[in-house]
Amino acid sequence: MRLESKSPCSPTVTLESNWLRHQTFSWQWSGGWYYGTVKGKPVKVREAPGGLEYDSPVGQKLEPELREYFRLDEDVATIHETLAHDDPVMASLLKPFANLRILRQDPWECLLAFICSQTNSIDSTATRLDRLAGAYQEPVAMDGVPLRVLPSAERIVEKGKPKLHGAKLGLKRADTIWQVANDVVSKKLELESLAHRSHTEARERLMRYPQIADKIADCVCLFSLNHGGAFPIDRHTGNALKEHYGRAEGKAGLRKWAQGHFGPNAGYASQVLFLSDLG
DNA sequence: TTCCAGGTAGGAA
DNA sequence: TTCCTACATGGA
Repeated sequence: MRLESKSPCSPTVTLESNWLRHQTFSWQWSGGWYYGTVKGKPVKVREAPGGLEYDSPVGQKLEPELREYFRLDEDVATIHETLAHDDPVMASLLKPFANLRILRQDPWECLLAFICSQTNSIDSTATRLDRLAGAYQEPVAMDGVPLRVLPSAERIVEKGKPKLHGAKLGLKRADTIWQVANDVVSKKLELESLAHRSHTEARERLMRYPQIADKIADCVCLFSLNHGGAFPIDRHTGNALKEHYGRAEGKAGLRKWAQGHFGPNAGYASQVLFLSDLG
């Protein structure tokens, strides 16, 4: 099945640059397709002229979700033009990533993933998420490719805290997830509604939890809450800002500078800078 | 054993 | 705000 896009979209610009994996940790490359789940439903996707090709056991019903997830209605070309305007450094960095786009993930899954990512390599984060999924879910596969389905907040609360600790995410991480899951279930925290608040309000709400600070909050804002002006500062984006723009501030200063310099689509700039530093 | 990875928190200047 | 230190934790 095909999905048309306003501007070129591919799950992977080239196999090597692989940006999809750096926003979600949760897609697997196999036999020319990316395998994963969207809204808990198995799906495989690959690049197609003018958009995406996909297949799923649930069929065409998944189309609206995929359009949203891959932001197929966002005019990425114009965003790139705006970012590249008067900024030759960014213009050059963007070139290899004409098809990169910021995804619109499920906020709960995104939050789980980035809580697990702190001070961890990308590979080891994926392993942790596999353990988390495996602790709660029967194995799910599509075309024989194992898929990771993360537990809902309800399921985590229902199964109790010891179960969560059993997934070996690290005690502090597990405690944070436990706290957030309970607040989601009791509706003390309404993640989806943070997409309709300002970026500042959304990140501040998330940062009320222990072990969730600027970086994780900004990743969730950017990758799942529609806050395209978020610019997460981590070791890679920090390095890249120093290298390409000669910035010498601390993390807070870098964030402020980047948001001011790149504007409402700073998130796109953060991703190409991140990828440039990753090598 | 040692080092490193898309961090966070707390304290001092 | 910046800088420094301690903490955390599995994999190579």
